[in-house]
Amino acid sequence: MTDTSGAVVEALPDTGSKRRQIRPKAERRQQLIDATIRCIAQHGLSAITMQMVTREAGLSVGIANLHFESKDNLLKETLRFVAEEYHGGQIEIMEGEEIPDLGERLDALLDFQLGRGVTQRQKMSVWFAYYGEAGARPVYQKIVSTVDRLAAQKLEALFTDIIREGGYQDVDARELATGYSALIDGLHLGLLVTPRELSKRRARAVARGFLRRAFPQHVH
Amino acid sequence: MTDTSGAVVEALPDTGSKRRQIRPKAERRQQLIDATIRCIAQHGLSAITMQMVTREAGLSVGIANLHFESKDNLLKETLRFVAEEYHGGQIEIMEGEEIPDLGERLDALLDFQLGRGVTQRQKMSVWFAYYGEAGARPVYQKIVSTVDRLAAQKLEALFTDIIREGGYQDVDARELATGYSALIDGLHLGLLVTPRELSKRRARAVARGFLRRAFPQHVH
DNA sequence: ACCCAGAATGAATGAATGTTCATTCTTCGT
DNA sequence: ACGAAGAATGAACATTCATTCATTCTGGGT
Repeated sequence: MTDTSGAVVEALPDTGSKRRQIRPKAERRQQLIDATIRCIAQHGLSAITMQMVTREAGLSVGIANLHFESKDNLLKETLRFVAEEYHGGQIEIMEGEEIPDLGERLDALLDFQLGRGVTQRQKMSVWFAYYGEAGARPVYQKIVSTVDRLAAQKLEALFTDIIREGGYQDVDARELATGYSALIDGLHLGLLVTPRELSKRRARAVARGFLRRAFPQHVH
Repeated sequence: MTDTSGAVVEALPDTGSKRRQIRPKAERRQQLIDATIRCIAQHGLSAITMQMVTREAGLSVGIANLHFESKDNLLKETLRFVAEEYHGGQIEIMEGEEIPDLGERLDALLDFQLGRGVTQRQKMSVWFAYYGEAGARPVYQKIVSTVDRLAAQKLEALFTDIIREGGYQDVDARELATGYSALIDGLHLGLLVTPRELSKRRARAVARGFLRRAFPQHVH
């Protein structure tokens, strides 16, 4: 979606120097959000500093308060961006008309959720840093709930279709959707906190196992 | 295990006043850890302050550095306490000779993990606050990994027994154990961040559903 | 009754951080 | 070529926080 990789240096060489660059507001905002993501991943949400973020972005300290009105707001907007990126990607796949086969669509979803993009330590760190604070900060809770609810609905709909197609008995789409979401969250947590014990490969196997037991005709 | 409930006031009325009380080191340490847990739950790990904690404990600011050498250390010890309390409880149940029936032991485990004690917002908040910082702080990662590994081994052993007893085919104890742990973590997360969408009752149903599909003869 | 080891206190200190704003610099339209 | 709109800067300020330590107080042992 957006460039979140390294690069403290200016994108356009221009003179290659430290000459002051004027760019539109939207671009600077994204630049600062990207820098915030990298800083949170590296130093944690509780150690983050405006100096840190602006230095990482290669900009001056004043600029953060120019484009975001405060540190709190920058952090809030960063969460919103990460949440929407993650859930947006999921939803795109689940709605995906371009993958007619439901089993394949499940596979694509799983690949997205435990694949390269999302599973990058950077993104996971940010994700859980905010989760950790959500208990004490209603603002974060609200942002996450909002996107979460939509994704949950789409997942339930997909599962309902699969259940109908497979004629599975005694399974509740809602319960399965909740379980699958929780499982994925838990696996992300494992990948983040105990990467030694849980490899990405094994995380995928675990998630696929869950789906296989629920929808044996559709998975593997 | 230990009293983590409210009570800013002194436990022993004595004079009921603000008279200075001298207590053994171990007791003060626990008192401070309990206060830290309450503060993290209420204000979040990134907003926590030594003044906050000591006030919550009904003590002076200097005392925290007397019994723990620094704020960092207090936070570290608090995590250690919470981690050991949680995993200790789990392990006790899983080893539990007092519950010979394996299906019942599973039930007891589930009740502990999603029951009153653990699911209290307080404990969950603390738990995930630390998880959130674990990406950036190796110390936290190590504490959690250590207790986690032991619990994972016990769970795998329990599942192995159940698989043997039930003669289940095509199931891998290790994979199931990883999945179940992740599921429980994910459900805790859901209870914390989106309590509106996920009730404790439903979380239990979801977890039981997972176990039922894996071990149909043992659960429900 | 007295004493003192060490537990507890909290004002003081210095370092760190978020935010402001007067000033400088770019760019673009004319 | 020029001027104005507004983007960018960073030194300065006020605040907040962790940590220290000189001092006070307590309670058990003698």
